[in-house]
Amino acid sequence: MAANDRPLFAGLRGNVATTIKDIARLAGVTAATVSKVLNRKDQSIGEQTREKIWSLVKELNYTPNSIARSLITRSSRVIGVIVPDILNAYFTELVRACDQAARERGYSTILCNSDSDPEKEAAHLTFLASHGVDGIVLAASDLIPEADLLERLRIPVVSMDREIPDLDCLAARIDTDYEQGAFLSARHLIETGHTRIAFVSGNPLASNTKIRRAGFERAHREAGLPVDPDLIECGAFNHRFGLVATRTLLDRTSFSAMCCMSDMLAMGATVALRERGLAVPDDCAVMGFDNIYIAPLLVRPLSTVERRISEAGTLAIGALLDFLDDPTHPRRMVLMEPTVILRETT
Amino acid sequence: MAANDRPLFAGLRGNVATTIKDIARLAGVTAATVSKVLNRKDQSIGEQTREKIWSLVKELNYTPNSIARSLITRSSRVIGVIVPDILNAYFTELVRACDQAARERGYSTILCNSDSDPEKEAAHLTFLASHGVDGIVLAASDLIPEADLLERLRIPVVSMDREIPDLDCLAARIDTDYEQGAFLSARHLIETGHTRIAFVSGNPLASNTKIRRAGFERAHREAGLPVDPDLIECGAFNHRFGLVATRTLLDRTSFSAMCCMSDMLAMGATVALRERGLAVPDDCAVMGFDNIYIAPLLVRPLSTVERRISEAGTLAIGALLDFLDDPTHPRRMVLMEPTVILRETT
DNA sequence: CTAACGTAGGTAAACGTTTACCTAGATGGT
DNA sequence: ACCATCTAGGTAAACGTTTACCTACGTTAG
Repeated sequence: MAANDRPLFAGLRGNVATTIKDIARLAGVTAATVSKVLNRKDQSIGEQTREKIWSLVKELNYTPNSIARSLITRSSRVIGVIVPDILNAYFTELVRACDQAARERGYSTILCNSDSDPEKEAAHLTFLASHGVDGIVLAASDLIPEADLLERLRIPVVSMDREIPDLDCLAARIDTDYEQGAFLSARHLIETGHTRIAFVSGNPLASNTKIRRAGFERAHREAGLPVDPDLIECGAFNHRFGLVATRTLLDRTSFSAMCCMSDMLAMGATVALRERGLAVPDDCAVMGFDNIYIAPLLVRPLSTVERRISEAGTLAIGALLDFLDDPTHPRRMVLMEPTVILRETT
Repeated sequence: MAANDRPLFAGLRGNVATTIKDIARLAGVTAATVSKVLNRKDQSIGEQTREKIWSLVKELNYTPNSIARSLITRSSRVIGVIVPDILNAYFTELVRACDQAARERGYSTILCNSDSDPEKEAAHLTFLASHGVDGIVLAASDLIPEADLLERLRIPVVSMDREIPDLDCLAARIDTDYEQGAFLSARHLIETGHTRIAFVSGNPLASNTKIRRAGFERAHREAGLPVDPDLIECGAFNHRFGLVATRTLLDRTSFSAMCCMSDMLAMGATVALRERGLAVPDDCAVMGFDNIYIAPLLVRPLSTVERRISEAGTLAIGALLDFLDDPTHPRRMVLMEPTVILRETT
């Protein structure tokens, strides 16, 4: 690393930005007139005035100050997106989809990463509120949301894959049928002849995990198979936990397949299996969950449960924006149905 | 998917938020006094007044309206981060690091994804400016930045791994020694006995790629080896291009190693090699670049060039914020030195 | 006893927009 | 000739803060 210096910055921004008043002065009209033209409320503005204003706008590269605008309109055309872990490819994709969908409708997004920490989440919520976002997408976190904070903020919220009380600023819920997803995953493994299947998931106290476990158990029940508690390992949804959970499981018991409740978990699991010299799927089959875009890129493409992540993100933004347009709009409660994708790890 | 409706939202936000005036009225003082207390400019405010104000703040859950504050202070304590592709794990990590570093210093970040599209990038720049961000981190894109736009905006910028003219609002540059990285990668491959090495990189017109190619060629020159143009394939840094480039290369010529200029590219390449029944590294060795966090998680952990992504992000934010604190601060120009990490694909 | 200072807080303008309502002249109908 | 209706645009308040400067009342030093 090398460092060197340079002449200094010749004055900070702010003092120089063109405002609506500059345009008005140069066009020989008042700011109100310019504002009307800019906002297309210009039925009563003369043709040449209008043209003059637009040409000045181009010439001076005028960009309206959104801050001033938000202050008075009480709308920022920004929506906040809170996710527990942006490094988890599932959320990366979700965020990307939300951003794209929002942009298509003239909104921007602000991303917040909560690290599954309720305090950070609350701080983000407050931050977003104080920055006047028009709505919030709150994605799965293992934790009980700060319901009263949300209630107080009175900002429309769409919840994704999380338990949330029935607030009246809840614009929509987009959930995945985790029970069914886990059921399909386990059933596939059972059908291909496995009887001892490990179950690896996130926070054991989160409904998130409990529900998936129920699906896992249903598949066993329907097949007349017992579920050995020694085969269950729950902690967090990241690859690090996938790795340590699998080591623990391998030390404790034996199994011929793993039902991982996220692809990141499955990636970690795969690494642990390799460490012990076990081949996938011959020595141990692995099912993932989410179908993140990396899943098919693994050297041994991962069998997994498809969640149509982008579609979920697009849906979330659509529901939120519809609600903003018209709060009396019937709210959407969507339950997305997962499907299984068979590749080479099972 | 199922949908159902619900009672309607009992009134939108805004009208209800507590303002500084509410606090002032209840405390029996003026808004100015409250503002002083809130901003700790309260040397001249009496002890009980101060306490009264703080207790009202807690009680009413008052949060200052950042929009109004930004309008007058001309500072939002928000910094914008523009990346070409958030789905590329390299940028995901970078963004995460920037966000974390910024938060530690009381700033927040707004993420923008440019899709390597100069128009989108310009739109984001304008958006960020109009939202009053205090600074911008502009990460590598294959494209020539809109220098005049940047110049006009007068917002401090730190450029990461990209060619950028010497604007006076340039707070810092953080670059990677791509030439050296590519050199190390190719030299490693040459030292392990390969003589026909494919080179896969991003946009062939970007300096980004040209520089790496120079390093690749230097390694050959120093070893007295020729570089066959048939072995070069440049397009984009994502896994899709890695896949198609490798197919093209395999159809056109033969080689025993691949020098990929990003890990995403390497992941795509690996998939293509498998398709053709080629084992890594026995039939073809693969080097990546970036050391994204997934690299070691691949079933065959990727040998790659380490870039210390998080460190770069932290550095960028640090430089930006120092510049904001003091624009006369000597600017930092950092060149990060890559190192090679050997795992199992070579 | 008075000038100077300290203490505790108030006043009002400012930031850059938007918008409900007003005005002044032109045109038209009867 | 007079009222009504357009047309084209102006006026001023409002959004929620911050901040430079002022005030009024002690207290203290000389």
